[in-house]
Amino acid sequence: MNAASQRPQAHPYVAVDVVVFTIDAGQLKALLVRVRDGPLGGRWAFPGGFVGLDESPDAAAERELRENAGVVDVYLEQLYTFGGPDRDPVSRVVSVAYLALQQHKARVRRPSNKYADIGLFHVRHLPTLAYDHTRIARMALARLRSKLEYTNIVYNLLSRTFTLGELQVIYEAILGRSLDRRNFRRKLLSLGLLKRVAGVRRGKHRPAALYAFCRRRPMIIGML
Amino acid sequence: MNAASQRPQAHPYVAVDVVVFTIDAGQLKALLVRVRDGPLGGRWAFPGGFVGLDESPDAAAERELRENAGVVDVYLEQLYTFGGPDRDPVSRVVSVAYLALQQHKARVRRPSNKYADIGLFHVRHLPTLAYDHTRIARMALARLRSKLEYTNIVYNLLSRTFTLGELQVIYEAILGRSLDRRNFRRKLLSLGLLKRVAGVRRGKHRPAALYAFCRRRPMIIGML
DNA sequence: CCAAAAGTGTTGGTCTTACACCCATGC
DNA sequence: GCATGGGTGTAAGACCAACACTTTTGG
Repeated sequence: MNAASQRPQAHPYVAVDVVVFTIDAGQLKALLVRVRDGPLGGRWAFPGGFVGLDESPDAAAERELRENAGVVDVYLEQLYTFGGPDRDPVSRVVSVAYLALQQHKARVRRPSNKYADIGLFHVRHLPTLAYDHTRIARMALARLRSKLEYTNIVYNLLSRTFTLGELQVIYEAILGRSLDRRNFRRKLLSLGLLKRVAGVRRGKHRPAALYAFCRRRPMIIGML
Repeated sequence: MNAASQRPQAHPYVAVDVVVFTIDAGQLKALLVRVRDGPLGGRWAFPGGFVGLDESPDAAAERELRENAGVVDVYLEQLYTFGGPDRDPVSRVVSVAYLALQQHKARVRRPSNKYADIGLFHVRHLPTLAYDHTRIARMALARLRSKLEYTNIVYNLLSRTFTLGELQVIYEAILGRSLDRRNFRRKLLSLGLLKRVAGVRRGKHRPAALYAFCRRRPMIIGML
């Protein structure tokens, strides 16, 4: 924008909407809240809210998750801004959508009384969503799939240590297809992003070696 | 956002900023305007302006280019939304940045009196920009480079027919490195996106075959 | 000893990269 | 005829996809 032009009197509201993904029981799920009031009351939607005068959209997304969904400590990334004049039936709202990744065990997820309900839904079987949130959901999933292939963001969905089998389950859940175990293993190890850590995971079968990400911060690397 | 929550009284303005790229003399250039008034008067910046109550950010971007920079018929793509509380010294503005690609010969580019001046600058030698526009410039260039490698958007920078040499010059200008002519040619022809069209381009040397894109609409394809 | 997941290696095909030569034109 | 860019082919190496077998555990 330019300071040179006059400021309009009435102008659109600015809001954020956040798609929180998490892995639950080997499946990719999204966090939805049930809208309490308004013409869309009763519908499910992604959590969100207005951006305050003294906070950035990033901060607003974090605050909304914390205050109204009980979600903290997530990876947050801006997705896209939706601003069609008709997207909200009540007033003119330009909404910045975010993608968030939550480690499943970190869940707290209690709705404030802003929402009537809160829940996790399998990404392939979302209910009908309010506003244009179905579009946001599609875009969020596409972004996550795409970034899975050239970044290390998947570390945000995992605990600090994990087995290669667990990692593969997450990749398969997100991509929606199965991967060859041997090629997957070779590929990920060859990237040098993982390090062996002490100990093994014991289950019903042969114990599996534990790994951790060398660096738990976003990096861009060709992965698949 | 959610209709359930109360609407705040004062809220941020919503604006758009547009980075228009074009190829000029074999170089990638960006369109800048000189801010007329305000604390940043005199500085160069990307054209932009406020989003009206009854238009989408997309429409606002198109309108601003048309009304104040004389730029029409460009490819427009949303880039990122910048919303830090301090990015505008005058008032709180959340700005949706856009990437635009203009075919060079389509230029009209006359500034309205909103701006003091208008000009094309080599992307590697931009002047100091107002607001956070240097960051926007970096992101726009990164996006363009990235999309060059897996989409066909480059058709927006070219006239309908062109030689493979001309196409390569554009790729090299955008990527900032030289490409092997023979490999480039083979790669692009093997994608099946181009078709030979009648005629040749005559210059000082051997005439070159003319090509056109089979489809002039955005497509996602691995290219480089 | 059987089921099931962990772990390792090979092979064939495809894609990428680097590079050398001839062709057609203007001057 | 020579400088310049257009046009074609090839060979070595990297990468990828498909696939078979052994190992270790719990029951």
